[in-house]
Amino acid sequence: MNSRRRITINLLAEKAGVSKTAVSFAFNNPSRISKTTRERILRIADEYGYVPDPVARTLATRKVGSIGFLIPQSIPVAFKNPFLSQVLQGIGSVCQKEGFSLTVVPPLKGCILKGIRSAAVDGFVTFGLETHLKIVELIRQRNIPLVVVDGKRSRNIPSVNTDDLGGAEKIMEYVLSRGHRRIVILSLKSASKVDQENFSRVRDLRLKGYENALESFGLKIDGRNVKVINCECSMAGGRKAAEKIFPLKKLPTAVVAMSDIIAIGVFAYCREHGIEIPKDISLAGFDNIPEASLISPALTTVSQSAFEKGLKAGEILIDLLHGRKTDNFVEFNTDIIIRDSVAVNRP
Amino acid sequence: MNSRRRITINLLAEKAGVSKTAVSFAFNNPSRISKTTRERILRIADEYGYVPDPVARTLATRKVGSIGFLIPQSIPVAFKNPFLSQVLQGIGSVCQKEGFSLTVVPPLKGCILKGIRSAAVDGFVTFGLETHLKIVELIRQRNIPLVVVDGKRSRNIPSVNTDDLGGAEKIMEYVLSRGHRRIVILSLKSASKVDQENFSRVRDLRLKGYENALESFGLKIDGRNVKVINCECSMAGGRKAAEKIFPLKKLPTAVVAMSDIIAIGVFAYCREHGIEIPKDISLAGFDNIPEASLISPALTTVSQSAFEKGLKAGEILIDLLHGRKTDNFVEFNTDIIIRDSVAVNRP
DNA sequence: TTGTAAGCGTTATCAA
DNA sequence: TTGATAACGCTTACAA
Repeated sequence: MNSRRRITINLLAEKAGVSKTAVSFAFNNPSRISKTTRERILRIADEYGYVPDPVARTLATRKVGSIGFLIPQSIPVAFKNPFLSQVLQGIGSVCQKEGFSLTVVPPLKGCILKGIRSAAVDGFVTFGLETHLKIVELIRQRNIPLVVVDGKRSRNIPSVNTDDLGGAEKIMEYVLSRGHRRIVILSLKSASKVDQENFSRVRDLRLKGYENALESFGLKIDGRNVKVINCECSMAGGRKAAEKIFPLKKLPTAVVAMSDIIAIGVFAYCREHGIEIPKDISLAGFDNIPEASLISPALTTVSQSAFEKGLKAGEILIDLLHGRKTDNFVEFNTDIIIRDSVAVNRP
Repeated sequence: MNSRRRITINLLAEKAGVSKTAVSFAFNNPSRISKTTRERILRIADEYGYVPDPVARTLATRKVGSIGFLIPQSIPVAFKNPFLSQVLQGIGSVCQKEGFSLTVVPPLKGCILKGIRSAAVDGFVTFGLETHLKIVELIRQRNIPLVVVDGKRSRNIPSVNTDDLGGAEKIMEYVLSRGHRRIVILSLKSASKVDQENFSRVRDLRLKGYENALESFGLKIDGRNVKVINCECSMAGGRKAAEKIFPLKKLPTAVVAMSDIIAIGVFAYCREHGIEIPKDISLAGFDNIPEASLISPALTTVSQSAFEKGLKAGEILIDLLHGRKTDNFVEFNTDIIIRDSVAVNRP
């Protein structure tokens, strides 16, 4: 790289024959300096290629200008799910408004705490992370604010969630109301040991929602008529689940996935193997990612406001940063989105 | 917020009855301190909740631990295109390997230069940005490395690109070989004034590729049989283009989009309006995003290695950071992916 | 309007 | 093995 020494404020002050203060004012506080000296300083700064160091500035001002987005898996794994991208877009719209950048912080060398320790950010939004004590404690120690998306609710930490239980109930009720009684539930498996705790709130609530609906139809998860398969939350995960499902002697009539991207994995498998949805098997998802409405048949699913969740989380974080009062708990409602992937089942 | 004062190394050193140096060693350089004092220091650190400040550490070490991903539009706009997410995944896999986080840097308050100036990163990967002098110069002044993805080739700046010209040639040749002679090209429009320069390399090359193919069939962009419509690079952009296309008295027989996400916007419009692809109109894209194979009919398009581009760019940046010799120019080949969205046109 | 000097919280050098 | 002390590069009272 360019090995010549970087120009610092000291050097520039010297070259311009002024003090560091003057240089600093020229850049950040024009009103406190005369127009002529300011212009001269800027001209010389330009000439020498001086640009204030953001890290040094951050240390002095205690403001970074970046929101930390803490994710439970590596970036390539986590971003396999378009749902994440939608949440990120929501946070991103806050960034745009506030003039912030967005630092995606994955587990560093497999360790979430390392990521937290070393990220230069003004605050964290965690996503799909069970905020066990260690994480919360460490962020608290860093003395920066924290907002939890899709994590466990806790008294002192603002959280933004979805009514996962209600959403799961609705979709399972719908599937059952269409006459399905042999069902495979595609649940969420953690992708690695790193995030063994992840998804557990979301997974548990959705499972509970499914169970509630099943119960109201006199059914339960018995491993025979209604069984659960754990999947990695990606298309590949859905494909693998399909590979387990279709060799089954007694096929289910419906597959209910906890995530659209998993359902779409199943969809892809079916298309490749000439299995027709919903004629041969019905399929339902969760999340309502944009892709859900793109496939044919369009996927019946549960909408949860991914973008809005990110947006709200970002707004709360900004409030916290400004020391403003803000929401401590937000829960978004779900809607069942009935499309074409669930057929009526005639026994 | 937690208003109690943050614990600093000074305070901790005092509490532990040692020097700052000892504390620093306890955290970063265990071998240079006795085991007993180290343990004592760590215990006291734990007790007081001390955690080293990453910003201060960065200032002293000159290492941030984050790759800057410079994008031409706001986060919510840029991430509307799944293609971007794929590039990000590629960079992300380098982050995972190196233990870095990834800072997405959009134009701050509409100004890319502001984003560059204030981002705390070790280096930048720019995406889809025409690196006009100002940008390059500023990054050079910050004295951190830069890798350009999908930007103009330049002698001193490593760049990672796709053979856009060749790809465009291939797909247009294919469309023409299927008998299409009335064609609408969906080109890339900049989303805002901010990025008026963006896409221009990609756009110009792809257009040139299309033109080459047209020329070999004795055709040219004449605004009548072959015309160009500029679109925002999103589904909405594709939809808007469709709204302009279908009222046309003489419909084209094929639509060739410079981006899959635009093509998918057209696809969505067609589905909503009962227009059948490829029976009523043929459709081709560019990028081969995952969604392209999900829709029905599956989209005929050009694959460009989005993930690999991000990966390569990240690797080059790391090389640069380590002062290693590295590639200065990488160009990925394209493949035409023939699926089902382009029909034979019988005149 | 401009300058002096004290932070900001680390790491790194060099001596003890 | 440990400790002073000087960077790191900037902002910001306070003084002039």
